[in-house]
Amino acid sequence: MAKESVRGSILGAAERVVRERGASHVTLDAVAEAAGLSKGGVLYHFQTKEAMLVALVQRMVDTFREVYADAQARMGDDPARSLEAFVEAVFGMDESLGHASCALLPALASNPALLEPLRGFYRHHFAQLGNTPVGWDQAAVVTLALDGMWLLEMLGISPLTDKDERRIQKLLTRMATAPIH
Amino acid sequence: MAKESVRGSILGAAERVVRERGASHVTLDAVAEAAGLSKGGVLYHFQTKEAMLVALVQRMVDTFREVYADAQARMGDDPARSLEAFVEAVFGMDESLGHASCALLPALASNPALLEPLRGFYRHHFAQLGNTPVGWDQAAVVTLALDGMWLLEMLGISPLTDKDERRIQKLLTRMATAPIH
DNA sequence: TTGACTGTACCGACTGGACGGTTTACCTTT
DNA sequence: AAAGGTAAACCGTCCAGTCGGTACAGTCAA
Repeated sequence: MAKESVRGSILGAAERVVRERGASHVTLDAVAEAAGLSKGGVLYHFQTKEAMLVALVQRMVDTFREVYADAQARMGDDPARSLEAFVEAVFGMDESLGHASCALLPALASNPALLEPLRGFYRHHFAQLGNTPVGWDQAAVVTLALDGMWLLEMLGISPLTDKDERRIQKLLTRMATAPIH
Repeated sequence: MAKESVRGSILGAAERVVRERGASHVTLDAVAEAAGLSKGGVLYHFQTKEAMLVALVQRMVDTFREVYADAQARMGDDPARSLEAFVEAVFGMDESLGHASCALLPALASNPALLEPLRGFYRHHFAQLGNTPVGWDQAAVVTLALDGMWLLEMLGISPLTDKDERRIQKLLTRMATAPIH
């Protein structure tokens, strides 16, 4: 197997471990076992556990960026519709991206500095909110609501059903499209 | 010192450790040192580390409930204004409650099941959103935006300035008061 | 009032297990 | 045979929890 794909499969194994056993069980041994490797094999591809976690967070951010870019493309790359695309991207996160999200947890637990790629994403995103047709404040509220939904889901404390989420999506899409008054 | 206040001071010490050194440094020894006790002393008051973390989460939820109840009282305990009170409560969280929030992190890291008190709070809160004058959907968006803000802050990835937050508070208060259309 | 006894609060050495990382040896593939 | 990749034993550290002990305040019978 090519080097890159082994690294990818290790990251996938790490995600599985988080989901199935919790962030605190993400040890080199557990990840290795889930990846069908020994610890030595994992450490061959990532020099340290921390490096693995950084890669995990980075991959999550990259994946979301792609989903977001796709959604924007479907809207003709119209900057005025980028917030709408953002809503669609968050709700359109398929299983795999939802799974990737939990990559945050072990990183957060072991060293919050590892969330830097995510911080970068947010800085950039919030800095652009002024360019939407709905004004910065409203765009910020839409974004924060999406984050709230996503984070509650990730932390496993969200009481929302699928139906709830669909209703929320509708309202957020509306708020992402036209100013309220 | 009365037993209860020793327990309280241990929890306070634990919060300090989270804030100053990070969730992964919340060990019994570290908490004991911060509380001016030995590990044995801490374990005398909390049989296990997990019990301590549960108490920490519980205390945070209780504290927020009080702040929320106060805000409601200031609005004449009018059910129609409970969402408005919720907004005010979240923005009005003083330092001490903000500090308490980070209690989530070590619990999350060691065992997500410890967040149960928080889950209970959310279940209850979302179940009540239908009773607001702005409709369930809009109330949910307001709540989620507050959660997003709070969680991003807690995870240390919020790019919002105080000024940003004030603008957001204004809009959320409006959305908590009257329906948009 | 004094000495035996009890319960509360706490200390600190120690244990056993988990985990990150190292080392070394082995096996393919080229 | 050299290089890439993997396995497995091993090491040192960290940490939750245990346990034997101390200090001290009350209680109570003689």
